[in-house]
Amino acid sequence: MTTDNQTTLDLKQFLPYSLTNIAMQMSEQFSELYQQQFDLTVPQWRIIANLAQYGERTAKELCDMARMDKSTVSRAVKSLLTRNLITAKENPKDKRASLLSLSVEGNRLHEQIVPLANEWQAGLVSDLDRQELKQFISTLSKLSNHLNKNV
Amino acid sequence: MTTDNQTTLDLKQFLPYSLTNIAMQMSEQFSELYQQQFDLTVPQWRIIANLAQYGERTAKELCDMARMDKSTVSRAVKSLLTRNLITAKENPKDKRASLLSLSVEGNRLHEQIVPLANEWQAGLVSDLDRQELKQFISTLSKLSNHLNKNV
DNA sequence: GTAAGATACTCTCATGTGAGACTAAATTCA
DNA sequence: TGAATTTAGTCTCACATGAGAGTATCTTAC
Repeated sequence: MTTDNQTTLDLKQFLPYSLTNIAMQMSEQFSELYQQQFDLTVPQWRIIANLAQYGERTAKELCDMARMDKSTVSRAVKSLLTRNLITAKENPKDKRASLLSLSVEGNRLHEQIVPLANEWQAGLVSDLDRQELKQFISTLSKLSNHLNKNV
Repeated sequence: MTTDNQTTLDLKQFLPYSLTNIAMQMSEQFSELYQQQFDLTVPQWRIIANLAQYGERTAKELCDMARMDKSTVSRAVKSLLTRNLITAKENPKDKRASLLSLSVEGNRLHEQIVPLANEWQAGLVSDLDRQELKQFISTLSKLSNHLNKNV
């Protein structure tokens, strides 16, 4: 555990490396659940999940919340509108930025995915006790705060 | 903390979502360090770091170690060979899979990046005490093991 | 109130990625 | 040994992404 800061780098303990690996693997495995079964891309699912949790938002807000590119969000929103999974209503405060929210159908879809998601995560963390998971998420959030300071 | 498994999903606590966000942000911020200064892409850096830590490997092994696509690795290796940052020698056990390792120049490059990387991570985890970081990495590794079981 | 600048979003274009065909080499099995 | 299968790596193609231009709208400053 004592490392020589000058010449050694242990990738297993280097967070940009190991977090990326694990996050990609998680995302790949979990996304199988909704991609095939519900025909959603990753950005589409992320938008639905955010609208479900936080309610009416603009595209810009979705970009910031889920750290997605504006082009990516624009395309995903377009497709979700076509499929009537979300609705857009004019924003009285800004005509450029319409307010997006889940449609009834979108809500129904979300309600189908949620139990699968919770079940999937329950499996993932089954090796961890409650306290360890809580601690992990708390540390994650500290790291996230730190990263956002430098932005 | 008591969540209704059937209808609610808290994205902040949902790991495929929040880990992906944080990992992407980390990777973006850290990669600025080597992309501009040393003209390396992410896959190129990951290959260099793995060869430095683990020594001589084949392309296939690099794919598995860093969870990269074989095409991505193939292209990155090609470019690193052109720039003489790595060398390839024939593998006596398998003529298809040549053994890749860092060249003197590649090693020199790596030695320049390592202190920057350690410094960067030291900043990142400066809000955490030693024990919390240790615990975090240990949990990460448990999660990683779990994910690999299902593969 | 109007001009200058900023912002939200869409679209186009260049680029990186991953799926899958292909080739060469290794392994398996009869 | 030889035929069939598997594997490592390259290449081609289709696609998703992000950068940047363009448009409409909003904000700021005078």
